[in-house]
Amino acid sequence: MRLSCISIFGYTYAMNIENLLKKKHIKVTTARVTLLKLLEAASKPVCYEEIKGNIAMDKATFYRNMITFEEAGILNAFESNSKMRYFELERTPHAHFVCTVCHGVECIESIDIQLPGYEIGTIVIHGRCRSCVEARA
Amino acid sequence: MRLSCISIFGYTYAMNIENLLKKKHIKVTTARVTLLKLLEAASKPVCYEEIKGNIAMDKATFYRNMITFEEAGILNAFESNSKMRYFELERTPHAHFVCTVCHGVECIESIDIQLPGYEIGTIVIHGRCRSCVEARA
DNA sequence: GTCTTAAATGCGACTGAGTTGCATAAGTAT
DNA sequence: ATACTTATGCAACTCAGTCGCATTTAAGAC
Ligand SMILES: [Mn+2]
Ligand SMILES: [Mn+2]
Ligand SMILES: [Zn+2]
Ligand SMILES: [Zn+2]
Repeated sequence: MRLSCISIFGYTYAMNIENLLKKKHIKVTTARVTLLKLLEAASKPVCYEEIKGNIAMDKATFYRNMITFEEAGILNAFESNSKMRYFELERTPHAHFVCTVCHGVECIESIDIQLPGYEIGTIVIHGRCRSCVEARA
Repeated sequence: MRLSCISIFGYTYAMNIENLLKKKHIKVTTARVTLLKLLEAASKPVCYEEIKGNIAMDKATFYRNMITFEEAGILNAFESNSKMRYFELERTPHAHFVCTVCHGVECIESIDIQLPGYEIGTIVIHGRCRSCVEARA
């Protein structure tokens, strides 16, 4: 069941999803491999609604595995103002922008927030994205 | 029905809630006056759950008026990761911190985010607040 | 003040993303 | 292969927020 080389969480080369899961002591199942391949292929965070057409599992399985991955530090999650939860593979900390017009989600690497004494987890910025601002200019 | 002087949205002195609503062409009702007094007294954003014990109106009335106020630019709203919506009177733009441990909400004035081309609305930072970080230090 | 009209309210039913209980299926270890 | 443990599918459930509709209330005209 060798699948593809991924580069997440320090397992940078010659490491496949199966080994990643084994290293984390998480049972290797087809649902989990499917989900990790999908998250690997995505360039931005995804929510259940967006991908349910591409996966054959029940939504309970999807969400339970998202929780498992989150607890294992394999992925990060946040929720948009539309009450939907977005997931992406763990990588260097960064903010996310959620457009209130087109509902698109983008990763924002360019900002760096410091809050002495606090421990920052996720940062979500809502507003109008570049293309929606231009469209209405 | 003169109530109290508030200082929001440019109506800085000798302006009461009744006049604010009239200026915005919003009908003056007891529910709306109650809500604005309550929001004025609060030092941080509030959600329905927190204040339902202090107000005599139905939750539908609460939420419908929050939408009315939002559309009139009288207040700002955002939602925390616990899927609850928080409201506060409109004032100079600032971020909000939501603690993942104690679920407390704080206004953060000290950060200034720029994203050229984007139009920023609300910023929500999740993580562990100062006291929760200290408690586990 | 009374009348008229449009908008606000209360109530209960509804929505929908996410969760949970449980019987069954699929991994894993020996 | 067998035994044991964990994951999955399904259906039922949760619960913050929304909606439809009958009734009440505000605001403006007279
Ligand atoms: Mn991202
Ligand atoms: Mn604030
Ligand atoms: Zn957009
Ligand atoms: Zn805290």
